[in-house]
Amino acid sequence: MLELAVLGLLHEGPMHGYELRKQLATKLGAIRAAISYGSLYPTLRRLQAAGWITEESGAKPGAEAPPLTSKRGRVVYKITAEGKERFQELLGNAGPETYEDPSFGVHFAFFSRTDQATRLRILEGRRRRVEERREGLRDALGRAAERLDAYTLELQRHGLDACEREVRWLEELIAHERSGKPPDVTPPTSR
Amino acid sequence: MLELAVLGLLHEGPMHGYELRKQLATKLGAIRAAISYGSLYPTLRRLQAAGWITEESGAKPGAEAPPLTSKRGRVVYKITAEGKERFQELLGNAGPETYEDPSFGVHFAFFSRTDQATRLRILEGRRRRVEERREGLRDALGRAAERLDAYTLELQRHGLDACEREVRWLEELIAHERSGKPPDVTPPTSR
DNA sequence: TTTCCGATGTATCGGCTCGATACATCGGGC
DNA sequence: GCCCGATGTATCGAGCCGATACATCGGAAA
Repeated sequence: MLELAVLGLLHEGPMHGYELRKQLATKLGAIRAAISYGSLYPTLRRLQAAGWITEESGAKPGAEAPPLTSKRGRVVYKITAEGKERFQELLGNAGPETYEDPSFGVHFAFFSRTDQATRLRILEGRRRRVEERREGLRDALGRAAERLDAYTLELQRHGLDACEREVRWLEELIAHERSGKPPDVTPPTSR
Repeated sequence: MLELAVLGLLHEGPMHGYELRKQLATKLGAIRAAISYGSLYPTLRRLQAAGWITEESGAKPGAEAPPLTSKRGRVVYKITAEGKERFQELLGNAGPETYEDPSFGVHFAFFSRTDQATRLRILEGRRRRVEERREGLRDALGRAAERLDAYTLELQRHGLDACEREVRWLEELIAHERSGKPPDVTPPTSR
C-alpha cells in the first residue's frame, strides 16, 4: 500500500523522506492522517532493493551547493524506469477482497494517472465489497437484533449508514465515469 | 484492541477460539468484518500468560462427556477474576490519540458494561479527534485546493463529509447520554 | 547574547495484525 | 462409500504502527 503511494509521489519528482511524509499526509489525508517513519523508511529500503527507486545523496552539484546538513545529510530518492513500470502495474491491481482495504483510497488518489477502464474496474470492485458488507450488517441488524445490546446495535446502524452512503458515492462516481467525461483533471506537474 | 474485545466476550461465558471468532464477527461487525486467527491465537496466548484467562481442555466432566474430538480437542477459554479487573481497566482507558483508532468501536460495543461518566469521556474524546481531523481536511481543501487533482479533492471531500457526519452522530449520542436516560440497554446474559 | 524550543531530518525496535497456509474431524447429501 | 463444507487449532512471514533516539537549524524569548 505504501509502495504504491511512495512510487506515485516520487513519480512527480525526487524527494527525501521527511518531505515524502508531508506530501503523503496531504495527498492521502483522506485515508490516513500520517504515515509512520517505522513504515516509510523500511518501504524505501524495499523499493531501493527492488530497484524501483535510487538514492541520490543530498548535495546537488547545481545551484545551492552547500551540503545542507554536515553529518548524515538528507537522502533524496528518485524513481527509476522500472519503478515507473511497477507503479503502472500496481495501479491496475485491485487490493485484497476486504472492506477495510486501505489501498482503495491510494488507488483513487492516483486516478488521474489511471486509464478510464481501470478506474471503472476499481470503482466497481470497491462497490461490490461495500455492498457485501452492507448486506452483512443488514442481516446482523435483522437477524440477531435481540441478542445484541442497544449500543452495539447503534454501532451497527452507524456502520450500515456509512456503507449506504459510500455505495451512493461510488454510484455517482461510476455514472460520471461512464458518461465519458473525465472530471477536470489537472495532473499535478505530470512529467 | 483484541485484548479488550476477547476479555469482553469471555466475560459473558467460556468459549473456544472458533466460537470466539464468530462472536467477534457479529459483535464487532461494524468495526471489522472478521478477526484473523493469526491475531486471535497469539492474543489468547498473551492473555493466558498474563493470567487474565485460563484454559479448560474441552471435555467437560458433566453431561456430554465424550471427548468431542479425538486428537487435539477444542480448547475452551475462561476469564479469571484478574481478567475481569483488567477488562474494567481497559474499558476506562481511551485509545491512542489517532483518528484511525479502531479501539473506539470496541469500547463503544461494550458501553453497556461502562458507567455513564466513562461513556461521556470516551465519546467526547472521540469527538475531539474527529473534529481535529475534520479541520485538517477543511484546511487541506481550502489551502492546497489548486495543488491537488480533481480525484484527490473528491476523496478529501468524501472524507470530510464522513467526519462531519460522525461528529453529528457523536453529538446526538453525547446529548442523549447527558440527558441521563441511558438507552434501553439489555445486557447480553450479564453474569 | 545566550538559551531554549519547535521544525527539519534519518533511523531502529518491539509488538500487533493480517493473509496464506497446513492439518484434522465431523455431519450430511449424493 | 465418497466428497465437501463447516468446525476447529495453529504457525509463518511480512507490513505497519507508536515510541524512541539522535542531530541540526532558525528564530523567539530571556
